[in-house]
Amino acid sequence: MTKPLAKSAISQKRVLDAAARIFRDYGYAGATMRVIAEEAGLKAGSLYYHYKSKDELISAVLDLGMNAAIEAMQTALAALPAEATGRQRLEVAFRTHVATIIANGDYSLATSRVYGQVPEAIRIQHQKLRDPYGLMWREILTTAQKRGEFRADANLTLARLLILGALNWTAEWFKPGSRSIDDVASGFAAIVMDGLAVPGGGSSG
Amino acid sequence: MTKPLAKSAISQKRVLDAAARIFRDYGYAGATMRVIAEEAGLKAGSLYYHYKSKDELISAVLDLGMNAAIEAMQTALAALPAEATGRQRLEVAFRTHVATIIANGDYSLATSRVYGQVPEAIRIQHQKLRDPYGLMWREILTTAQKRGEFRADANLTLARLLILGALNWTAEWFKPGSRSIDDVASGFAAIVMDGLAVPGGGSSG
DNA sequence: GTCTATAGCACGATAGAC
DNA sequence: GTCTATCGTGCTATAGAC
Repeated sequence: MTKPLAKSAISQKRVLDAAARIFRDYGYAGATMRVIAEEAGLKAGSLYYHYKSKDELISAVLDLGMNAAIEAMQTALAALPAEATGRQRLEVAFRTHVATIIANGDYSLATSRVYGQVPEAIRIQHQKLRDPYGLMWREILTTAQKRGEFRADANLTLARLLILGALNWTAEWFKPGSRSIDDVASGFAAIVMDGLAVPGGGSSG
Repeated sequence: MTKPLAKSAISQKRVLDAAARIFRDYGYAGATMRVIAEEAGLKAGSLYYHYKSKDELISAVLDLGMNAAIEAMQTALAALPAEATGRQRLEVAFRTHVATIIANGDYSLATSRVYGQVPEAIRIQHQKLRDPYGLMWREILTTAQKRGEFRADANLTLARLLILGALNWTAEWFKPGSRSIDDVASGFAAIVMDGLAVPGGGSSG
């Protein structure tokens, strides 16, 4: 659903990309308008033509990453056949989440690093975007459990927190080249679905 | 192994605790010496009696959290009987890691949030402490696999990254009161060991 | 749409009194 | 061991030329 940018929006996107990289590396307070401008090939005063304050700029960075994740996940899940199993849906969700995080790596890392440090009003506003994303994950897990594909006694809230913690951290360590995104996603899915232990190899309580 | 502090070290610890909270909330650059001093009940100039620069202060915050984790893990693993299974060792490691993270919550959150933003020299120095901690986890996993307790085809590097990502994120969402630390640790361990899926319920490739 | 220049303020760190 | 006072620097944001 990415549509071509109007000419007037191109330099705005260049400013946003630069801001994501600088916020990622220096944090919210440490990222200065001068350095962001330099990264975008501009002078500091010129930034204020595109964004009227530093807070508006960080808000835009936070929202872009989250919106990309929501959109990619909706598209990927909608493309699945109706008869897809819970395992298949979870695998697609893993793959889509990791792929989005890596594709928007500057934004993902900027978000996870500065989220706890931005002014509270900005964080509250951004949280409204996050909540529906968490609900999509919750829905995948509960549906699979209701269908009898997942253990009836599995704690799905803990499962969701484990999954999102593990997946979001990939932004910090994944380096393209050695392992592919699909390898990571399916390796993670295998562990979360089937576990590390040899089946039937001991007591599980 | 926590020994009583010398009188002269008490105010130093008070400064360090204050710094952890302020770095956690405002990031590396956003945490000012004036605000840290106020949190510690001092004036800005007085901080420099205890730490000779802001960089020395953030280094101390980073190192304290990591050293606490290493020490707690060594103690917990050493207390296990020699015949402990891989499952038991992994459960103890989960519980110890989460407990340490929550007990030192200010330091844990400060570390995970500012780590990517401190000057490179500080990060490189601190990384030397982190590496042996990762090795302890690697050892637990590979031993269990060699003994035949874990699947022979499990990717243990991915397993370690999944586990540490999930466990470290607990610092962001865990709130004492509703769920206990042990519930979280054993719930996570159950998923990682046995998986979410009903055993024998479908193809796993 | 980008520039230069600068107002007004806060920063890290130091000096020296007590 | 903590204070006050201050130096030199760098910050966000604005004004107005081009």
